[in-house]
Amino acid sequence: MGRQRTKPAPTPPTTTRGRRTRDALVLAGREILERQGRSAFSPEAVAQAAGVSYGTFYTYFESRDDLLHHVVRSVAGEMLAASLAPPDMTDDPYERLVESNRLYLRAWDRASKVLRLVDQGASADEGLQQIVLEIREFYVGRAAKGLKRLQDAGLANPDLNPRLTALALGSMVEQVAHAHSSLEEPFDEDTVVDHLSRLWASAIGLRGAPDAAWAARGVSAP
Amino acid sequence: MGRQRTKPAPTPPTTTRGRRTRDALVLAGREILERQGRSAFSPEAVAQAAGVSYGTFYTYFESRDDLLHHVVRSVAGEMLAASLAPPDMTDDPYERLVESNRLYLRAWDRASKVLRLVDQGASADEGLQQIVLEIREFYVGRAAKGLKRLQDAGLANPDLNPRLTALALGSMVEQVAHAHSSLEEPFDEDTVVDHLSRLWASAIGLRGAPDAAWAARGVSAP
Amino acid sequence: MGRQRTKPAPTPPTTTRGRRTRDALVLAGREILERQGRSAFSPEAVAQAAGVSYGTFYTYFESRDDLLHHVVRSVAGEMLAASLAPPDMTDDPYERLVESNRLYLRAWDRASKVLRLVDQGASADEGLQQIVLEIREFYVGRAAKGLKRLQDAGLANPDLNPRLTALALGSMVEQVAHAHSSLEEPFDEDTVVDHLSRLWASAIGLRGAPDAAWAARGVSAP
Amino acid sequence: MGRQRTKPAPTPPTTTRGRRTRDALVLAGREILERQGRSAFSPEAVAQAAGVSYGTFYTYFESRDDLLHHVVRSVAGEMLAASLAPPDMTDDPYERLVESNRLYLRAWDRASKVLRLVDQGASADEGLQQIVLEIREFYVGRAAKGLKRLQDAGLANPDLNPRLTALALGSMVEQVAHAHSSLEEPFDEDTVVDHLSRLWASAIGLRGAPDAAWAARGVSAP
DNA sequence: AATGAATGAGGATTCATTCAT
DNA sequence: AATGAATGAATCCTCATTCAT
Repeated sequence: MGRQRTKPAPTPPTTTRGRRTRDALVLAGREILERQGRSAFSPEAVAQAAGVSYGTFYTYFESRDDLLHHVVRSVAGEMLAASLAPPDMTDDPYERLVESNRLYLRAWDRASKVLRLVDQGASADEGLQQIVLEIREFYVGRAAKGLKRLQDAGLANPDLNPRLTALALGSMVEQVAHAHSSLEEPFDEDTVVDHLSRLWASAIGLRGAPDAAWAARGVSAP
Repeated sequence: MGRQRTKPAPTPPTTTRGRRTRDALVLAGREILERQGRSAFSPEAVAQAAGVSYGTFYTYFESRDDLLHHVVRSVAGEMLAASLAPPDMTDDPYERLVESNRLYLRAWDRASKVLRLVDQGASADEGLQQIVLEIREFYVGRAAKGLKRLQDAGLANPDLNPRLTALALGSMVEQVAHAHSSLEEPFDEDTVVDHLSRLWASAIGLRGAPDAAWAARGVSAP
Repeated sequence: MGRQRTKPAPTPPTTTRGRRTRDALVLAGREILERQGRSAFSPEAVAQAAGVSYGTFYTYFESRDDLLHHVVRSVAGEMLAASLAPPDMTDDPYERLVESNRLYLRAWDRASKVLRLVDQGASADEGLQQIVLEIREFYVGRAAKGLKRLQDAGLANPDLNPRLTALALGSMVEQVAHAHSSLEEPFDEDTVVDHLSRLWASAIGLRGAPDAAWAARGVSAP
Repeated sequence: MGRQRTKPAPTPPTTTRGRRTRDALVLAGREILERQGRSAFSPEAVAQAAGVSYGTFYTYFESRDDLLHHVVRSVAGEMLAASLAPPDMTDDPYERLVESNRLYLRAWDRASKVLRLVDQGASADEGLQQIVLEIREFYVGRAAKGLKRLQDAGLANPDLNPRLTALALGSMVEQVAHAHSSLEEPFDEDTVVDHLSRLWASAIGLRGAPDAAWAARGVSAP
């Protein structure tokens, strides 16, 4: 039997010009998703926003969902890259927390619009859901491990389930980042990071955190 | 402008049968939204799910978006109704918190799918966004007021901004409720409510909360 | 209002092929209007008559009404172009009248079907009504001016209101042209033009017209 | 074989109430046609305008076109009735002409909107076209006969084809009536009737008409 | 006879994708 | 590789007509 005639499956561009066009399309797609939402995310709109002609879209992408994939991967990758701990990090748990929250907040600030679209049944595509789950798992898993370490070292309340606690506090940061980027709440980044970190620290009973003094006051120490 | 061909704006049904059909459509619409997402939310699908014929949809709703409006209002109303504090509530702040979180969790459990769809640019409709904002404001405002009262009574950490704190902790509950209803995380309701309440209480340094002892231990009381 | 989802407003075709397709659609639309009337004027029918596929219609026109606009403008333009007086016209008023009526008759012969459709409330579109009014004004105004000139020169009955007379006699020609093209009456063009001209001339008492002799006979000259 | 089950074919109403409802529907249909045109002429709109419920329409009429038939017949009948010469008419040809034009003008004033709709391919219904043709024939035939009589009596220009002349001059009155009722031209009825009559009389060279003197002046009588 | 809910075929429009140049 | 015209299935909505009460 002869091979089935399949669609020519766009090859990665070989020329510089090709790469540029392709990148422009991914970028344009992302911006449209972020600014105008899913319904505006059409090949035509993306092509126009990227400044290329209509049919060129299909030179680089198999379909609209193909581009969506690339956009999501791009957003996710950027987000993960941004939140890897910078090498020169301090050893103080609270300062690590603050720094981590700041990075998380910033990363979600840009990515939340796109990732939430996927989180919704926005695409029939199962692969995309998977990507989003993996991102969350990356953060929740890391936070859970961190909490476990603190508990083992006697620096955090040992009665908390690490995973559920990590999920809850991570969710708090994610959701606040989303609200923050959705422009509804008028707090500046420093204030938000400060509060989130103090709430997080108090919540897990982190030793040496700023609000520990309040927590202790008035409670009869054993 | 010339005479706009004004669509006759479906009147509320007068007969029992009409009311039943209409309710069936709203319910079917809600279920489709919850289970299959926005893209499956077509007049045809809704009509079929409600067991009525295609055109009947337009006997009761002006358009697809009109039904969406009704569904969202229905969900929002149900949610608000469900989370009004039961009259026989205790005076103990922590117990109130637990009860409140349980109600919130349950309410969001059902509503989150639908409300998130709206939160997305899912609809070009500005009115819907407004509804969602109002719901959030209802909860955040109430939580902020509650926190302020506790602070004034010396029962909670006074260094926290009530509104930002309420937003963050409310976000935590909301997001966990969403993750919970999205079936990804395998914790049972009691465990979740328990953890959320303890985290919340510790975060604001609530006097008399279960984890207060831990927080106090090892900190030199002034 | 929120951002209106602005339809991209079809751009004029850039290629020769595009222009041809577009022209074919306008022509097909006109022929369908003339031959089968308004109810047959559907995008589907027009596309099929033009030999293109269904969706191609919307490559060139925003909507069915948009094409109607173009057809009407095309018909109106052609009509006005056709009835501009040929440069080598005689000076004899009656011969000018004959020539003018012939042109008018021919122009309406083709245009009447389409323009009448518009004259009816056939379209909710106010702009179209305007076009038809302008055409009529062009003819009535010109005829009124011509009559005024004849009256001033003592060549036509000075007791007639130029505008009302022009309206009446122009209406006569228009309506006869319509009846003529609607194939109901079996007179040939020369006969019709001859009669219309003589009636018109006699009606305004044009000096030197064919029937002037009859008019004078038997009336006691002063 | 048994009879085919056919639709119950609405019987003429037997009760007074039934007749009233039916008449109300015909009247409402006519007014909608006159004021809002063909596209607004829906069973629903008519029923509503007549103040009866939706389904009642089909108690009295087989279909929308059935009502259209009745409306047209009603309009046509009223028009014919209105233009039958009143019994006490004078013998003077010009005065008869004036009176006739006045009646015609008034009759068309109301009927033109509806009849023109039919004249357009507005309905696929052949029977309606027929009705309109008959009305026109009634008028043109009568005018042609009248002209023939005048010609035979030596009171009108014998060189004119009676039928074509009658068609032309009748068309003039009809069209002016339409323009008049379409509110575009600001002449009052008396002025219009006066001008139409004088133009008509002059056009056929009617002896003894007001403008005959002008026509004769300056023409050398034989 | 009257009501108003129910029906579904038909029409307009969109838009992801393909194709000829 | 790029262009932009062409395609047509899918979708929303209308409305004449029927039906159950």
